[in-house]
Amino acid sequence: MFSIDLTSRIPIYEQIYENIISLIVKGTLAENDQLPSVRAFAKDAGVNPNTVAKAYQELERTGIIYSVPGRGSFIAKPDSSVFQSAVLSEFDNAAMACADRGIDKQVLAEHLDNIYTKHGKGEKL
Amino acid sequence: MFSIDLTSRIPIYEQIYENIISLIVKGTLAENDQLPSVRAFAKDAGVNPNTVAKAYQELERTGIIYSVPGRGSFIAKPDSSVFQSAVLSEFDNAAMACADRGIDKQVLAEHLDNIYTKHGKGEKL
DNA sequence: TAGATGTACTATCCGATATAGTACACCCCC
DNA sequence: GGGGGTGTACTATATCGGATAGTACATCTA
Repeated sequence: MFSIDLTSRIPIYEQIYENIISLIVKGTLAENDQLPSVRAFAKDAGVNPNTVAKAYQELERTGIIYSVPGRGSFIAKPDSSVFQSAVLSEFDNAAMACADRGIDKQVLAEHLDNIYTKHGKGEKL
Repeated sequence: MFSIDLTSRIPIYEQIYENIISLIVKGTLAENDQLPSVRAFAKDAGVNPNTVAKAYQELERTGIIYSVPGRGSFIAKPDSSVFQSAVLSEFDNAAMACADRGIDKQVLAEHLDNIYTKHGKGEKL
């Protein structure tokens, strides 16, 4: 259910963070669904419970999940703006970097077309 | 001439790397122009000469500059594809992340419009 | 020859990441 | 009530990338 790449340069706790959001966006996880416990997730993914706890705490800090001591962690009321603001600003940064490099807007528009065409088919670029 | 942010999470040597490219794209630095010496740059920016050397070595590795021991470092023959490939793949990644978050293509297209409109005026988003 | 250049090397420091282990308070259920 | 599971907190340790410090060397130029 969760895919963690231990060899990636991206911190594990960040991968978990993104993973949960992805599952919410896809609808696999819905409001008030319970997440695996910190210990269960850690054992399953082969990482340290503290690392999972860090991801959960970050998810709670941004209002994506809520945790109840003694009970568990649950999906909060989905707020798409929370999921989208981070990736949108990254998109802006990437686009501005392209503009700085003299890349034409038309080229970026074509990249968008390709990505959104293949995305519907579940393929990767 | 060079702007380095010591507080940024982006490594200094990477900032230097991007900085040089930016000046080439803007036309401030042209083919065969001489770069500041490793020591001069380091003193000017308040960083360690080794850090500048690392940036220069990376720039030489990607063919953007060429260094001659005893003489200095110089701008190589500009090749726009070298400057653009990295930022383009970052753009693709950002766009795919947006697609994963359920952001509509139209929204991204509007962001592109804004960025390219303001870019011509030298403003920031 | 003197000085500046790029380059190489070792040693050290720091912060982020991750692990290990322990402990505590809370909640649910038998 | 008690046991087990839960989130949370804390310290200690290890690793790694980034950065600094210092030194050294071969090369080129003036």
